[in-house]
Amino acid sequence: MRRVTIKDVAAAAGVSIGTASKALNGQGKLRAETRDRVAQAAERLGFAPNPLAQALLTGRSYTVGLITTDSFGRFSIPVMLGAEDALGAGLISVFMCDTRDDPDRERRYIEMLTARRVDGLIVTGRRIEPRLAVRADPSIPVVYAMTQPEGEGAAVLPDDEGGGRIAAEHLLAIGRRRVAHITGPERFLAARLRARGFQAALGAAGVEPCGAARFGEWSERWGREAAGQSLADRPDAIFCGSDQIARGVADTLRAVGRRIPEDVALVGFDNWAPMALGALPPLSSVDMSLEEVGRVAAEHLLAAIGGDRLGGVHKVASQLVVRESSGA
Amino acid sequence: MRRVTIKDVAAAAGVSIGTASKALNGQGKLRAETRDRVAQAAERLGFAPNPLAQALLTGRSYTVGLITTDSFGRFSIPVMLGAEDALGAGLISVFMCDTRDDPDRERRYIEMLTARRVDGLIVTGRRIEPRLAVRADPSIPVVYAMTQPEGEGAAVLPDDEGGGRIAAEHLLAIGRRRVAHITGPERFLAARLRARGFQAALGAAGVEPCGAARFGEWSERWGREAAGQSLADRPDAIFCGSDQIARGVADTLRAVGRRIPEDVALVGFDNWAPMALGALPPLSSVDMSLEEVGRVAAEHLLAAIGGDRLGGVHKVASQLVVRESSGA
DNA sequence: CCTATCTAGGAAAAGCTATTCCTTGAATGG
DNA sequence: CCATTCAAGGAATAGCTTTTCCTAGATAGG
Repeated sequence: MRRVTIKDVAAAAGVSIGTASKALNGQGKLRAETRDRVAQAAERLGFAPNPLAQALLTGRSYTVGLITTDSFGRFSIPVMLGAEDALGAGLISVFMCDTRDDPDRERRYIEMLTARRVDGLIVTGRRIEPRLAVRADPSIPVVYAMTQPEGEGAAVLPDDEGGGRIAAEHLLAIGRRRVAHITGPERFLAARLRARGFQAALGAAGVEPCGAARFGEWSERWGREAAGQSLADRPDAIFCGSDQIARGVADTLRAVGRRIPEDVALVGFDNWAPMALGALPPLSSVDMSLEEVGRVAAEHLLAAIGGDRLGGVHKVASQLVVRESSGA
Repeated sequence: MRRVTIKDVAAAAGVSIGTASKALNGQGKLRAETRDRVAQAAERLGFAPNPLAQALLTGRSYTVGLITTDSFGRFSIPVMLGAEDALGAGLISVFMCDTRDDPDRERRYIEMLTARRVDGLIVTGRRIEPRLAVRADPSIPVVYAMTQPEGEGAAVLPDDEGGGRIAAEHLLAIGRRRVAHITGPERFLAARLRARGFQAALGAAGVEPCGAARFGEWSERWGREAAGQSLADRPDAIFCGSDQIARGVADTLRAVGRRIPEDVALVGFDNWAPMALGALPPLSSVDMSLEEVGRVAAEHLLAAIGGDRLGGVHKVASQLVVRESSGA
C-alpha cells in the first residue's frame, strides 16, 4: 500500500511529472485543460505532496520549534496554545521542546531543530530576569514570548506594569483610598513591574499607598501571613501579585471577620480560573492575555520568516476581569 | 553559508559519498583507517546528517505526533511531559497537536502527521467516556494515554479504581470508620471508578460507607455545598474526588468549627500542587502519576514502532501522598 | 601460471518534488 | 514561403542520504 506520489498523478493524467507539479502549483505555461486534468487526477488518487521532499528541496519545512524552559508550566501553556493556534492556521507544525532550564538539553534541542530545518523558533518560559539568548544559527529567526533575552532579540511580553496600573485604577474607581499591595519575591522582575505600575497609578491620583509593598512568595501561605501584617494599616483594598496570594489574603480576612468586598476589596493577578473562580468570593483578577502573547509572538515569527526584519519588544495589554471580590 | 553535507565529508576524506555513509554508519566492508579518516573529517567539518533526507529515503522520520483533545489542560500536560521525556531520550521529536475536541481539526492534524511520516501517534485528553478511535493510516501505531478508545487499541490509563481504594484504605488505617465520599459528575467514568474502588475497599474491611457517594461537579463550590449536606451523616473522614472539591469541603468544615484532621480527615484526588499545598491544612491527595502514564505510553509506542505487537490496556498505579489533612 | 575468492571501495538507484532550461510545433509577420 | 516568436510541455537537475550491486585489485589455491 504505497502512498500516491506526483509520479502517479502525472501518469494518470498522461503528462510528465514536471508538468504535473506545475499544474498543481499554478506555475509555468499550461493549457487550462491540462491543469484541470492533472487536478482531477490528483483529486481522484488522493494525492498530497510529501513535505519531506518539499522541505529538502526548497529549504522551507513549514515547521517551527517551540522551546520552553519551565516544563510547560501554568504560564507557558496558554502562550504555547496561542502560538500553536496562530501557526496552525498558517499550516505550520510545531515541535515541542522542554529544556527544563538545562543548558545542555537546550543545546541539543537547538541542534535537533536546526538539523530538521525549522523555519523559526519561539522561546518561552518563566522569567525572573532576562534570560540568556538562545544560541542558534543566526539565519533562523527567533521570537521570545513572555521572556526577554539579554541584549538584542525580538520579544513579546505581557504588560505587568500596565496590569498593576489597571488594578489600582479599578480600586480607586470603586472608591477605595487605602490600598495595600502584597506580592511575590522581589527578585522577580514581574513583581517589581506590577508594583511600579500600581504605585504610579496611585501617585497619579494623588493617593498614598497603604503601607509599603510587601514582597514575599507566590503562595497562599504568604498571602495569609502578609494579610495579617497588613491589617495594622487598616486597608480598604488589597492588590495581590497573584491569585494564590489573594486566596491566602481572603482566608485571613474571613478569619478575622472582615467582609469582602464591603470592608476590603481584593484584586488578584493571573486570572487563573480554578483559583479565581473557586475563591470565596470569586476573585477579580488581572489577566495577562497570555494566549494573545503567544499568538502575537507567532505572528511576529511568521513575519520574520516571511522576510520582515524583526522588531524589538512588544507588550500585550493586560485586562482586568472584575468579579465579586471587588464589587461588581 | 551552506550547511555541510556528506558530500563535503567525502571530499575531505578523499572517498566516495557512499563510502563516507558506510563509514559513518558502521556498514559495509571498510578498512579501519578509512573509517577513522571519514570520522575525523566529519568531526572537523561539524557534519550532521539531514533528517529530512534520511526520512525521505528510509521512511522513518524519528518523529511522533502528540494529539490532545483538551488543549493541553491540567491533566494532559503531565502526560505529555512524561511522553516527551521518554521520546526525547530515544531521540524522537514530538509534533504538538491541539484538536480542541473538534473532529475536523483532528482530521486535519492526522492528515498532516501522516504526510510528515510520523512514526507513531500518542492520543491524550480528557476522558468522560471512551472516545472514538482516531482514524489514521492503520500502518502507523497509535497509543492512547489517559483516554480509552472504543473497541480495539492500546491504552495506558491511570488507575482510578485503585486510587479510590488506597484512599479508603488509608482512612481506615488511621482509624476512621465513618467515611463519606464527595465527587464529580457521575457521567465521568473516572468518578464512577474512584467511587467503586472506594466502596470496594470499605466493603472489604466490613465498613459501611457513611452515606451514599455524592456526585456533583469538580468545583470548590460543590465541595462546600456537599460538605454541608454530608455533615448530617456525622462523618469522621471525607474522601473527595478532586482537590478542588476537597478545598471546598475544608472551607465548610472550618466554617462550622470542625477541625481537620482531628474531627474530620480529608483526602483529595489529583495531587495538584498549588491546590493541595495551598490548602489549610495541606491536603493528602491521590496522585495518578500522570507523568508516568505519559512515559509508559511513549515506551509502548516505541515498542510498537520497533515492531512489537501493541497490547491492550495498561494501568499505572496511583499513589497516595499523605499530608496534614489526614494526620501525618 | 591460471582461476577462484575475497576485500575495499565506487557507481548508481531510490526516495519525491520544484524549477530551470530545452524542444517541438504552431502561429505570426514580412 | 521563410524566419521569428510564442505556447505547451518534456527532460534533467538539485536537494541529501542509504543501500544494493558491481568492479578492480589482491590473495590464495591448484
